[in-house]
Amino acid sequence: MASTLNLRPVDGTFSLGDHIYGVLREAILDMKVYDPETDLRLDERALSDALKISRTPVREALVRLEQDGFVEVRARKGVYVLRKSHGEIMEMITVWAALESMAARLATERASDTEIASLRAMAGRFGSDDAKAHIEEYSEANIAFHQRILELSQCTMLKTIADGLFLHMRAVRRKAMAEKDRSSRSVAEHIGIIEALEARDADRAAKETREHTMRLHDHVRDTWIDLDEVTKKNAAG
Amino acid sequence: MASTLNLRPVDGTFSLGDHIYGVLREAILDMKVYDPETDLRLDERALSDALKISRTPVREALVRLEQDGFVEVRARKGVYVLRKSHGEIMEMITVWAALESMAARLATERASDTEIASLRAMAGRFGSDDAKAHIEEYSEANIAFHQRILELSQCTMLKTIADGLFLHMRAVRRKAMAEKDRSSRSVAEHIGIIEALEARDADRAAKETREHTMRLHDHVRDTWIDLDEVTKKNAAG
DNA sequence: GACTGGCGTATGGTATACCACATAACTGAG
DNA sequence: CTCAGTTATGTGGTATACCATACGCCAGTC
Repeated sequence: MASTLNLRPVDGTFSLGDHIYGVLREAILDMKVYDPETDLRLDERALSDALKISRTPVREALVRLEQDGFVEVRARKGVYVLRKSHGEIMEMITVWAALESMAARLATERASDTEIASLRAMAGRFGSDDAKAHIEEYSEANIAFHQRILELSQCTMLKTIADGLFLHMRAVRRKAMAEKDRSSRSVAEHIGIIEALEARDADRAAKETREHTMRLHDHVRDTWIDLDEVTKKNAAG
Repeated sequence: MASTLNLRPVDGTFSLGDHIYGVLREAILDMKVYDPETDLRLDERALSDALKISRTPVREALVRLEQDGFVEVRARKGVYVLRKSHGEIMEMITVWAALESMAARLATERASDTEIASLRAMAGRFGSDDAKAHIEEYSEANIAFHQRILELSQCTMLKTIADGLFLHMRAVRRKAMAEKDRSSRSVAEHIGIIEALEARDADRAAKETREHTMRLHDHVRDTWIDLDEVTKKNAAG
């Protein structure tokens, strides 16, 4: 027809279920999950009513969220947003370390000099003083740095799994990253990782990356305010 | 009523959806997915009819299977069992190597001498000759060995994710493990891993484990008969 | 004979009604 | 007042009907 009429390829994959999944996940991630006063219960009918749709797509989204580990569906009891226990958070960080360590190793073989150089730009954006001043901003840049390493591995699955973990850690970060002296040390360690990558030293890059993340692991382990009791209390109800 | 009638404590978590999920997953794993003549299409209504249930629990199972990466649901087209591409298989093995390498590292700190000794029993069950004779049996023992290492890490998430990968690799193994000379070398490498664990040498255990799995990676990379073309052809239809 | 357009059919997506069980609220006997 | 038994209500689970789109089929046209 009219050659001037070139339109959208039409997103044929759209569905309410997909949309609600994203909406609900964001909503859950924005919840103050670790606030003892937060009501962790979700109501299928209330949700479908609020969203002006039927229960079916809502339930589809909930099934997916359950598999992602965000909620728990208890038959004829209710749907509950899950808190991560201390142990689960430790394990998530451990897996993250495993994945990113491998990613760094692969990056030494697969990433271009230009790409590695871009990492330096990301890490250097904040001096230690700036980091102290803008914790939240630093936290974002920090995550971006780690995600970039995952990307440079050119292994999609490594990054995909890690991204899932990062989502779960979003709420955790607010608590754990609030320490001031960690950020400056973190920046220094990032530089170390970059130097290993630049040297194309696979073993060293893997080691530095792993130890960097495992230091966060140990830090959280030592400073985490245990909410397991609260979790149990709520789970029992 | 009749005191002779004491039955199941009633699994309160039972649901058709859960059950169908397991049934369908097993059925998919038993399919000859890589046989070009296999019909990869699933029919919601045919399934629900065959299982004598409604579409609802079937759809719930399909949603979960889609998130697991076993099937793809295309709106108003159909549900299709997915073939793993060459690249995806490479990535799965890479992630596996990353996870198990970390698991071996943790095992050097967390596993008891007795537990590590049990590994030696598992690995020694088959001499190299036996291995050649009973490929299938060896393959099972091989997987069990690797799963045991994951367990000894005492990191549930490492094992959970790895188990998911193993499921996807089940069909692949039939093709890749059919090489004879691999099994004897594999047994030798297992011994090497065990010795590193016994020596409580974290770095060495991690390295041996990673390199062992990455050798499978390289082997599959070099010998895999590429079915990507077939996959594309089917995906287009 | 090739092509266009309508129409029927198949499919996944959604809405809705109903079910079984869990739990709270209520009732009435003691 | 206490507590067993009953009823009412809320929840997720399931069944079913209907919808919109994708796609093949076929008649009709040129």
